[in-house]
Amino acid sequence: MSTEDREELLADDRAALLADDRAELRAVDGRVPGRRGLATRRRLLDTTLALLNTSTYRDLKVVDITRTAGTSPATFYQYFPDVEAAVLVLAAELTEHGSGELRSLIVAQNWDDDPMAVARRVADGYLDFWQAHWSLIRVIDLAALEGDERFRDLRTGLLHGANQAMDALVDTHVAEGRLPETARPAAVAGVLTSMLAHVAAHRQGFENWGVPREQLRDTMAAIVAWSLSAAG
Amino acid sequence: MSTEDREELLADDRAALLADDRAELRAVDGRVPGRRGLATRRRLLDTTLALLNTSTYRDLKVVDITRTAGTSPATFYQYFPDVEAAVLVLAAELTEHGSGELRSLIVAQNWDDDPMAVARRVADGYLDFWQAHWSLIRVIDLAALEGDERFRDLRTGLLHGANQAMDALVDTHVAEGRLPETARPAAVAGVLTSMLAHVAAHRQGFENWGVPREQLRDTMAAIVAWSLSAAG
Amino acid sequence: MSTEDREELLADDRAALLADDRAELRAVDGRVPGRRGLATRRRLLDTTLALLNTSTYRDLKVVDITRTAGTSPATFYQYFPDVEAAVLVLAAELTEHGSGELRSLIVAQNWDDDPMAVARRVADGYLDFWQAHWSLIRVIDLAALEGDERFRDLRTGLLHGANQAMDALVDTHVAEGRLPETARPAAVAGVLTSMLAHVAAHRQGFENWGVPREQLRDTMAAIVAWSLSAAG
Amino acid sequence: MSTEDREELLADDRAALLADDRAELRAVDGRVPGRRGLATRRRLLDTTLALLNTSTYRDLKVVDITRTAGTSPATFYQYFPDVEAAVLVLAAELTEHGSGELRSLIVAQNWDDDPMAVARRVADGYLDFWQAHWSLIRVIDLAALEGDERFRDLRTGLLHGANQAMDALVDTHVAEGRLPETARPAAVAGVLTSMLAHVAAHRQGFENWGVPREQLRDTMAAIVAWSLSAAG
DNA sequence: GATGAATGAGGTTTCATTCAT
DNA sequence: TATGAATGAAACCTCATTCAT
Repeated sequence: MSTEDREELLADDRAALLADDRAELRAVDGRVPGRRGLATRRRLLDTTLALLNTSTYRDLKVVDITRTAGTSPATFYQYFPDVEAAVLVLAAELTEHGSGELRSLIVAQNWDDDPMAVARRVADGYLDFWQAHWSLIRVIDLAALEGDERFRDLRTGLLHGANQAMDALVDTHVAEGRLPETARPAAVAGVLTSMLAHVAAHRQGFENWGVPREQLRDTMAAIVAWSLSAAG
Repeated sequence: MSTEDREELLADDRAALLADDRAELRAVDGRVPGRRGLATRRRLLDTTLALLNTSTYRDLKVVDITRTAGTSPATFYQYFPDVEAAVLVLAAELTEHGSGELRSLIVAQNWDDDPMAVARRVADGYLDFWQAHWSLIRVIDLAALEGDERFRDLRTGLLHGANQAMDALVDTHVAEGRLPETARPAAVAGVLTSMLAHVAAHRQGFENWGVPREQLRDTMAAIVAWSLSAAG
Repeated sequence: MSTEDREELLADDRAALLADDRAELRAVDGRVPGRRGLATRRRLLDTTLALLNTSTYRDLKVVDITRTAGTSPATFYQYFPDVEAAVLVLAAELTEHGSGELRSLIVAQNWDDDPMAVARRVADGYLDFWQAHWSLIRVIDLAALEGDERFRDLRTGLLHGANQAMDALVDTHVAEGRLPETARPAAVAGVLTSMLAHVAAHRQGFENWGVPREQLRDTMAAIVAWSLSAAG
Repeated sequence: MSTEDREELLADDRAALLADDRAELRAVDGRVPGRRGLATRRRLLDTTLALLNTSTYRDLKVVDITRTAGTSPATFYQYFPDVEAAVLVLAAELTEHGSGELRSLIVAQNWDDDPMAVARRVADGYLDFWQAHWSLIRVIDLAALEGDERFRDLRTGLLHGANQAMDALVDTHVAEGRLPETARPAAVAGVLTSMLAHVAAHRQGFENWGVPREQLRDTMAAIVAWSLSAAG
């Protein structure tokens, strides 16, 4: 399977998800919601996201959401079949804008001049993004870990842009002889992306453990930079 | 906080966990179980572990465990306050033996001769360990992700030995000038350990994505090796 | 602690209880119930009271109440956290109207003319009240005996009006020289009220024992009357 | 029904209870327990009584008793069919010795000299007895209130001696013209005994309410004394 | 569009009680 | 005699979900 193929596949998946999403915009009785309905829907989504900061995904009940949102369970079911569906929408929204954001951390950067500095900006970007969206990312990771395909796809989708950019970057570096021929761009990109994502997700843990954010960023950056110029 | 302090802290924590464990060995009526009771307890634990392969943690019910184990819910509650407690015991057991296993992948290796070969063995060890204990590790990751301190501690405990060994290794390499003075051993060790654990946890994903296990192992190894000799 | 103080304290307590009551009027999901909901709630209360005539408090299960009321346990829990809560509401209702009823047996009577006749009406009133509300009073006594503060307070509240009236009455009698100076109004009132309540509660026992209601009433009355004019 | 008849009936009942008791002395398998068995039985009874001080009757479980007694539920069932049976034995023991104790407070006293002083000793005796045996008396009252015939009988038995003595006393007083002919000795005795028992049971409540024990005793005594010489 | 109410369904939990040793 | 173990049976309680208004 070529990189392009995979990419198209992903794009298709996301389109399907969005189509689903649009379908779910219709209320339960088939009517397309008007301005007021959409506002309610939005309020429910926002409340859901807010509650994810407070409680666990497991403990997130329809009643809680609606009580907090100042509405009733029956209303919730007009817009979502269940809690998971609402979270799925939120996750899709995150993927939609986040994917590009993470990708742009890598492309449109000049990696030739001061690779370490660029890598540092990448690491910073990851740390920022994870910190900003942690409550939602946590749920995505969780559901993916539990085996839910849809969340796993969204997770992949979120990282895909950056991963692909990294892939291209590594490819170039191999071509330019900065990395040994044996290096597999897809694998290297995948592992580096994994590392960035995972470490960003555990930033708090590292800090508790005595590794401050700055040190963490520098280390992430160093490993990325070293991995791009191992033949040096 | 010095490395030694942290280490001691961890040891204390684990001792506390084990003490708790022994306390929970008493049945509900306060009696210390005999041979037959212990056998039943073991059977329940084994069944629990087996079911974690089939179903999700969320969906793991006491009824299911006891039905599968050929006993009744009441019996389960004689040995564990709830499902979580049983899983916690399993997780503690894994940590207990796994911690040393992972640590030994790194210490007692000669890193001077052929670092890449050693790193490959390390990566292989991680991949093996995660594959062998995936169903349980998944639950530990999950519960830790949900914020459960006890599972988080167990997770930390599992990786701690290896992490500490890696820390020492990096330290030596810095001292020997193979890594720049700016490299922070604790941070580098932490990030590398994170990477190894996370990638091992996602092996299946990588394979689905077109990166076979062998390639994955080599890439993990390469990044570790590069990170230990970046000044080369 | 002065009599007025105690009285105010009691009033406060009762106000608190009523406030709680109103708070508990909200259904489980935080919503204030409407006409239909209130009707259901009322039906559940009535059924609860009815069942207290048949079975014991200990044996009163949510399932029984709801089955009799023609609804489901889930519905019960929408209005009350448990059986006790429902009984508490019933008890509070009884206290609310019963307190005044018992009090009025003593005040607004002319005790000067024919004390024995008045005392007989008082005794009759106690016997009637206990007979009419026996199933509920029994539960209050029971729960109070078991140490439940809330029921103890309700029991006190039920008797307080009458007790206070009796206190004033004894006070007057002492002032008028019909009782020795050494008589303590609060104590005499308390003991007489206790006697009336306890004997009324055991009316059936006395009858089984060969003391018919009329004789019982006359004796209660006689002891009250004697106690109000002991210096004769 | 004459007083003597009632008395005999009671005596019979108690004999029956004791016979039951003796029957229950046999263990479940029919064997008559030996010294060791009796010790165990006694230990279970004592533990039961001790726990009644701590927890409620409702909350008294077989497991608690046996755990506290350092034995197992199975052992308990060798001596008693259920918790109630054990409590019943304790209650019967109390009745057995208590009945005479309370009776002797009234008979063998010279009521002619200083009636008030004698009445004071009686009141004191009641207060003492209730204070000393409150945890058990509370349970008896409770079970009787719930309608359990056996406990009701034991309660009656406990008071019967004193009640009968009081009956005789009132009878004498009527005969001697100190009380009006209309006074019914049985009723007066019953009501006074009730009053003494109930007030003694609520001593703590009175103290909380501002009536100290001494005042309470004097008031109980005064009402008894007044009631014995109302024609004065 | 919104929502009061009601409830089916199912897992949790607790004990009293019994056996086999 | 004593007691480890096991368990049937019965409530409890919670939610997701659905109507009728």
